[in-house]
Amino acid sequence: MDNHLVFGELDLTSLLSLSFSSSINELHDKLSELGFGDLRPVHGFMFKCITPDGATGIELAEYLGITKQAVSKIVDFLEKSGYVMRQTHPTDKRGKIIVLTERGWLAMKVKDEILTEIEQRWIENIGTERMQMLKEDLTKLVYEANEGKLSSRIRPVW
Amino acid sequence: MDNHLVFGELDLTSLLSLSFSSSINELHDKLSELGFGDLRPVHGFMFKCITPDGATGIELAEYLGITKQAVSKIVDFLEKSGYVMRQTHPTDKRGKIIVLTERGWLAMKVKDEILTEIEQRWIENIGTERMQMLKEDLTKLVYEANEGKLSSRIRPVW
DNA sequence: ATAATATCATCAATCAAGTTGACTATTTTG
DNA sequence: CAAAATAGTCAACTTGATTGATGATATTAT
Repeated sequence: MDNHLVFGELDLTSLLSLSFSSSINELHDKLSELGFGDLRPVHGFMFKCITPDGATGIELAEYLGITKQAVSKIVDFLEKSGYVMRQTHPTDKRGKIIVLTERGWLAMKVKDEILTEIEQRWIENIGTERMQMLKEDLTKLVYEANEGKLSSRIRPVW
Repeated sequence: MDNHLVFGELDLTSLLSLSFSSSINELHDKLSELGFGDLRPVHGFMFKCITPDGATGIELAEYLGITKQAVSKIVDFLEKSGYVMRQTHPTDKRGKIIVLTERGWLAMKVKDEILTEIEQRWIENIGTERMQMLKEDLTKLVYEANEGKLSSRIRPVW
């Protein structure tokens, strides 16, 4: 049987999960090759939220869809690994601002380059216009599902 | 700022994750209302793999992207909750075949109905043709990422 | 035909990654 | 100014997975 037909039978939720994991797995395979083998998918999303000005623990927790303590633990690891730093909050003495280090900025840059390559290959597969429509449609679906609210809680369910 | 613009800035991996979680969250909200509040997302995917003829532990592990023991634990829970049964394998005395019970089939049917409703609403949002293209494009991307192999490992990374 | 090897499902132990509730210092609110 | 709320962290706990071993069975090699 033509395998393409088999995939054609996948329902939308399976397609979304597999597409997501495919791209993230490829990204991390390449990050490993480049010396960033200690990074997990959540780190990449955290870096994205942190740039360019830093982010608080609360902001990261909301964005990622995990608790403040979980964020704190991840930041502990990333700080120890040299990707981020905790800074005091400019206006709130209770608060901390998590910022990227030079190595963190490098990792972020490399990540973006790899994702651009992956997406470019996907564009060659389905065409520029179709990629544009794919993104627009997914954006509409997410927008509708969240009743117009800002996106957060990136962590996929399971 | 127009929130739509904000979403427009989401990268593809974020869009995929959020789309996935949005649909699964809505599904499980409705399943809870209908008395299936003890079901997790992985259960729905497991039911799908099981139908119509049952599945072995190995098949479920591969399909879901978790270990045989993790499957065994989940099957323990679902058996206790009345959704599945273990049967002896027809040709391999070592093996078991996991099948759905009447309640399992009902849950599967209700799940499919809810997902059809969600998808119908999404079709009303973006149009029949665009939904068709969305699925085709995601299928191509997953197919290419898996080098033409059959889909498995549904569990999203994180 | 038999022995060696591999496999299936399950077991117990372990681990990773998260959550919970409490705490202190600080900010906000009444 | 006092009460209430909040930010981040702590320790303990929970959840959901993995690991390696086991016994029964199947497959493979001789």
